Amino acid sequence: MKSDTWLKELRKQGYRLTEARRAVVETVAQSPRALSPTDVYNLSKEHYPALGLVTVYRTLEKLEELHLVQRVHQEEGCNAYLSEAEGHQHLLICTECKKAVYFEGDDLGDFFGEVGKAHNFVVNEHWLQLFGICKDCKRICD
Amino acid sequence: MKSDTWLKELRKQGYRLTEARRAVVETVAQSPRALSPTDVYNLSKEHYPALGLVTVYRTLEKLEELHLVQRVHQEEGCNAYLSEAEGHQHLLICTECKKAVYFEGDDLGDFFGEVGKAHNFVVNEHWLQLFGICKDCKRICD
DNA sequence: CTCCTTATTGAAAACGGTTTTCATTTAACC
DNA sequence: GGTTAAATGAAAACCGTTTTCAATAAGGAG
Ligand SMILES: [Mn+2]
Ligand SMILES: [Mn+2]
Ligand SMILES: [Zn+2]
Ligand SMILES: [Zn+2]
Repeated sequence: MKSDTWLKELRKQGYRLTEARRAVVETVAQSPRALSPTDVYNLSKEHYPALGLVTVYRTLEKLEELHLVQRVHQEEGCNAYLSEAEGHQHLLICTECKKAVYFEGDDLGDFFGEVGKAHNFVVNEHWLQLFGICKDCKRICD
Repeated sequence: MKSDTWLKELRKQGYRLTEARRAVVETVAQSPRALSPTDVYNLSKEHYPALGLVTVYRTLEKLEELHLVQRVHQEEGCNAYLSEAEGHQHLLICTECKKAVYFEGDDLGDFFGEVGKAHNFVVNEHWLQLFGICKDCKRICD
């Protein structure tokens, strides 16, 4: 279970394992789509009603520091968090149901270097994200 | 001058040309980097001190509707506006001085289609941005 | 040029998401 | 079980953005 790994990692960093943290970690770790702090709050509250929104913010902050989640930018907003992929990967997001999947873009580094050279830049980071309609949503639309 | 084109376009859409609008348009049209509403406000105020921040927001909104500016997402924030390129282009941004230049990425469409196919998605939009250090900033660092 | 109409403006208030403060709780260690 | 400091949630503060509204001025008509 991914959430167990995350909890173990938090513990390893010296953080305490509380009910509130377990609830937040559980919610985010198993979500197929990026969640806003409020999303996380509402979903987690079902398993731990005493949860406070502040704790959601604080927990997401720690998970991001540990590179267990990443912030995802979308048209509708730039404050949603998603379980991070291992290694260097990029996102493909369904604009209908918001499901997110990772893919590798190994071949692109050279192209980006060329672009940089052409403009006298040293390129050392890139953001790439694809948007589309997933199979499930496609079926529903038709 | 780019700002004249923008003013003409605004007029064509039936909007009135005011001192406040001229100041905002002037600032954004000639900026080499994306500017936040507050940036635009502070810079424009020098040419038109009576300017209100609200008008900056309202003018940027209109410029975006007319596709004269585009919103730029960066690590430091997602609410900066930049003169939009004609046609489909992508951004290369200097993380030091924030200077932004556009480049074309024609070759990529096929690759993105393949990625989609592999994950049962129909890809119909992509977001690509490169970050690096521009020649000028490179010189200063060394 | 002068008059009218109404789009536009800036100040102030409202708003909403995020952060800070602080007294209370509780996880972890002995 | 007792101790201690990290963690919590409620409430207040904060801050970027939007709404409200009375005053202003752009631009068309005469
Ligand atoms: Mn890559
Ligand atoms: Mn492209
Ligand atoms: Zn979908
Ligand atoms: Zn630079």
